[in-house]
Amino acid sequence: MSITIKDVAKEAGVSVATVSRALNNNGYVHEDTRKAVMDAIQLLNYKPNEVARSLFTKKSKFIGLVLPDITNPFFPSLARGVEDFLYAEGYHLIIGNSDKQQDKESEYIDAFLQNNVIGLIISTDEIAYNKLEKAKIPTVLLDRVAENFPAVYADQDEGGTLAAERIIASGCRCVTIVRGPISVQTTYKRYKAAYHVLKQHQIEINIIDSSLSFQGGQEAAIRLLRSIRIRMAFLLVMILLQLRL
Amino acid sequence: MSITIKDVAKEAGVSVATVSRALNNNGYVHEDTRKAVMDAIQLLNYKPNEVARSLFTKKSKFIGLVLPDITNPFFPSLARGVEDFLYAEGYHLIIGNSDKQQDKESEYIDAFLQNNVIGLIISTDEIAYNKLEKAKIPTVLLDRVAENFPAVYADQDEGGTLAAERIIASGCRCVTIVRGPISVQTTYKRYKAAYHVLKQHQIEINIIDSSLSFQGGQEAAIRLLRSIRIRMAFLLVMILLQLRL
DNA sequence: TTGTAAGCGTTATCAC
DNA sequence: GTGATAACGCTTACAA
Repeated sequence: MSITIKDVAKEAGVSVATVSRALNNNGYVHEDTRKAVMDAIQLLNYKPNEVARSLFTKKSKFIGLVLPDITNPFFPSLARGVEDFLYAEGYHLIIGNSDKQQDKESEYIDAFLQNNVIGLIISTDEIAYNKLEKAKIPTVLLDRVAENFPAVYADQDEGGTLAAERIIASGCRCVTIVRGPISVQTTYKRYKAAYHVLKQHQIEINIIDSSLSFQGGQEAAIRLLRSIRIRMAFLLVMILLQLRL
Repeated sequence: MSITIKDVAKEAGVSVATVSRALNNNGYVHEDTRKAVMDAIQLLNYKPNEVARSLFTKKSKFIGLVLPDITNPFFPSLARGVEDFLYAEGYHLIIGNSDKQQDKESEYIDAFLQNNVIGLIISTDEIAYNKLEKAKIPTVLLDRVAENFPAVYADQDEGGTLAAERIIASGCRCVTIVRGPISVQTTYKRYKAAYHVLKQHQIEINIIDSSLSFQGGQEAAIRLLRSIRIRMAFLLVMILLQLRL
């Protein structure tokens, strides 16, 4: 039904091999026949079947991106950045939401491999290392770090320091840090750096632990507000006592 | 390098045809040989090459999702919902950000088709209708509507009505509607329904136009706040005059 | 510079 | 019930 390389070959009056060579700029092909091929391609609006290509080359135009949850507001911009770059290069993104379950991540990796993805970008905490190493698929960690894997991530020390300096500059003398899981290196480093700066400036520090999910942040916020409310009630009592009412 | 159906066939002492049949529950295969095949699969940890499958069947496990911009907070949950369902069924999601450019959307569609996607889910405003109709690929519109295409979308009348009723119930007598582009059916309907209810209750209505992007909302909010500030300054002056200071 | 043909890993059509 | 084998659309030796 679809137009194949054969149709193009017939139209251009050459063999499929020549069409292929012209298409991929591979090996010699006379300028005139190249033109004839290109014309035929245009005329028929031929688009190579990427599946057939992939079967032969064992490559593809796909990259797999596995992240905890695209719904978490941190990830869409990550995904977008990746996608933009891939689009420009003619590649495409397959996404997987692991929900922090190793087995889900593992299934995604398998499925991606079965489709000849040429690489993986992973941004989860519970990484299926052994699977990755066995598969020998190029992998880079995004916003995560681990031994034996290339990773791209922000400078957490700098980030934590900047955040602390900024809040100090704004005049706060008592700050509460909503801290991510201490088992996650990135957030822990950020916390450490901020804590360090805050301490140096003798700021009163309050810590609230939170998961990295939206819901976790929400819960942390509620706990924070509750503690503030208590503190305010306490202050109020103090004031009332002062006023000797 | 990878394990193929041939390896399984050899291991199980049968032909590739039999392995294929066992794998796909196609045609007859004796219970004993089926077991032998399954054992071999387990032993070798064989995973079918989806690319080869796809080449033959002209199908795939891929669905293409094209949306304006995954970075827009509305879309991640959409994508997640789709992805969850696909995952459960063994399918996968390829995403494309169209940035509201028809040609970009068109390129994505081409690329997806070249990879034998079995369907498209589209959630953009500038839909490349003619391309879609020519391609004859099953597509469904998400949160958009158009003639000749199946679509899933929220009940906008109901939504607008609910929003209006809710805000009236909360006691507001003067509400400003931040309205999406009137050219987009979904948002326009929502606006209309809300407007209608508000009017019925003699609420004072103020309208601000906004694009559907995050940035657009931000700008609208700024415009809104600015107008409120002016109104407040006005109120203040009135009060001061009242007080005859 | 070009064409012929093998092969990528499957599935389906036929014989047996 | 099972096994050869052609075919899917492409790329790349190898010949010409």
